[in-house]
Amino acid sequence: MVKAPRCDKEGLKKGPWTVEEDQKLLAYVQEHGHGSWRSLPVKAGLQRCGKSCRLRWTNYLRPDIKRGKFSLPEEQTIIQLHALLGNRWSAIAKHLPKRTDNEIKNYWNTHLKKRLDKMGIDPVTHKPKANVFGLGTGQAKDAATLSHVAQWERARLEAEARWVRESKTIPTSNINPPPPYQCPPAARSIKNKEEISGRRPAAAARPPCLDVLKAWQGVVFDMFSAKGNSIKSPTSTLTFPETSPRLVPGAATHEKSTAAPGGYPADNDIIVTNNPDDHQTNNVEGSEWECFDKLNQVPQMMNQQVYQSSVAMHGMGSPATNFCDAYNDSAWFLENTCFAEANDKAPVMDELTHILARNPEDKKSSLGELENNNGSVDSAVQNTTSRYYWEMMSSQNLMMDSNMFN
DNA sequence: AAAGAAGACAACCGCAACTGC
DNA sequence: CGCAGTTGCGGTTGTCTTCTT
Repeated sequence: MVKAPRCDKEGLKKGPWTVEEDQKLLAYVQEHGHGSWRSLPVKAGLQRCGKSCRLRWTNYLRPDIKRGKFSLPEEQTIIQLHALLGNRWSAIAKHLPKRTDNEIKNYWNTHLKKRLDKMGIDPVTHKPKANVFGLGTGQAKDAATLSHVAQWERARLEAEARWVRESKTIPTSNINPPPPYQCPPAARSIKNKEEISGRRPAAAARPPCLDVLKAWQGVVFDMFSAKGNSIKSPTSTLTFPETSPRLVPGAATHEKSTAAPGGYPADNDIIVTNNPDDHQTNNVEGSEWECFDKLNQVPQMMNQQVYQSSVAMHGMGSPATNFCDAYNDSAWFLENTCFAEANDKAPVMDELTHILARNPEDKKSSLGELENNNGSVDSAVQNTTSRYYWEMMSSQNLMMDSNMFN
C-alpha cells in the first residue's frame, strides 16, 4: 500500500505560492534559518509541507539566485556540460552560479533540447542524427552543414575525452590550490564528503574547448564590433559561406585564392595576411583596411589550442590560413548552431571584459577603459590585453578552474 | 475578438541517498 | 547493522501566458 504524501494527508496547501506565503517563508528563514524543513511550516505560520517550503526556498526565494534570460555563455556551458554529464542537473548547476538545477532543467527541456533537435543533433547523445542526411531530397546543403557540425562535435568530444583523461592523470598539484583528494566515482558521495569536510572539490569540470571557442568568439566579435562590422546571422538559411563576411588568407582580391572556396574572394570577404607589405598589393581600401590591420594582430592572439584545432580540422597551412579557418569555423558555428543568437554578442563581450578586468597587472582592464577619444579601441593596448587574455585562457589553471566564471 | 495550441515555468511526486540513533 | 526521518535529485505535471488561426 502506498503511503499518501504528508501534504495530502494533512490537507496542506499545494500549488502556486502567494506573495504572502513567500514573505512569511522569506522572513522566517532570514531570521531563524530553515533548520528542520519539516517543522518550519508550523513555526513560520504556513499551511504547506516542509518539502514544498524547501523547494520554494531553494528554487525561488533564495537571495543568491539569478533569474531571467540565460546568457550565451550560460547556454554554452549547459550544452557542453550536458554532453558530458547528461541529465545530472545538480552537477550542471554547480557550474552555473546563481542558477538552480530546476531552472536549468526547465531551460534545457523548453529551449536547448528543441534547438539541438531542430539542428539535427540528438539532444541525448549530442551527435548528429543519422536520418537527417536526406539523400536526393535537395538537402545537400543541410547535409554539408550537419557534416560540419559532426566534425566539430567529434573534435569537441575528443577534446573532452582527452580532458577527462588528463584531469584524472594530471597531478592535482597543477591545480591551484592543490585539492586534498582525488575525485571519487559517485557524484553524490563527492558532494557530501565536501560538505562534511569543507574541502575544496576536485578539478572543476569545465572542458577547455568551450573556453577556447568562447574566447575565440570574443576576439572575433571584438574585431568586428570595433570596425562597425557585424557578423549578421542569416539564421534559418544556413548559408554562411556564401552570404557572410569570410576571411580569405593571403591572396590579393584580384588574384585567384587557392584557399577561397570557389576561387576568387567574394566582395565582402576579408583578406588576411601575416606580411604587412602585402597591404601594397591588395585592393583593400577604406574601412576594410582597419579590419585588415586588426587582423594582423591575430597570430599573436592565436594560441596553441586554437591553432591546433584549426590544424586538426583543416590540415597544416600558413598561420594566416589556419587563422582564417579557425575564424570561419567559429563564425559559422555562431551562426549555424544552437549557440547562434543573432546580434547577441553582449554576453560574450561581457565575459571578455570581465576576464580582462581580472588582470592584476593591467590597470587598463576593460575594453571600455581602452577606448580612445574616437570611441575605438587603441590597437596597441588592445593587442596587449588580447594577448594577455589568450595567455590567461591557455593557462591550465584557468582552463580547469570554474571559479574563473563565478 | 475568441478559442485552441504551444510555450514557459513553477511546483509536485517518488525514489534514492544520507544521517543519526 | 537496521530503521526512521530528512534531504537531494530528476522526471513529470499543472497552470499561466503567449501565439496562432
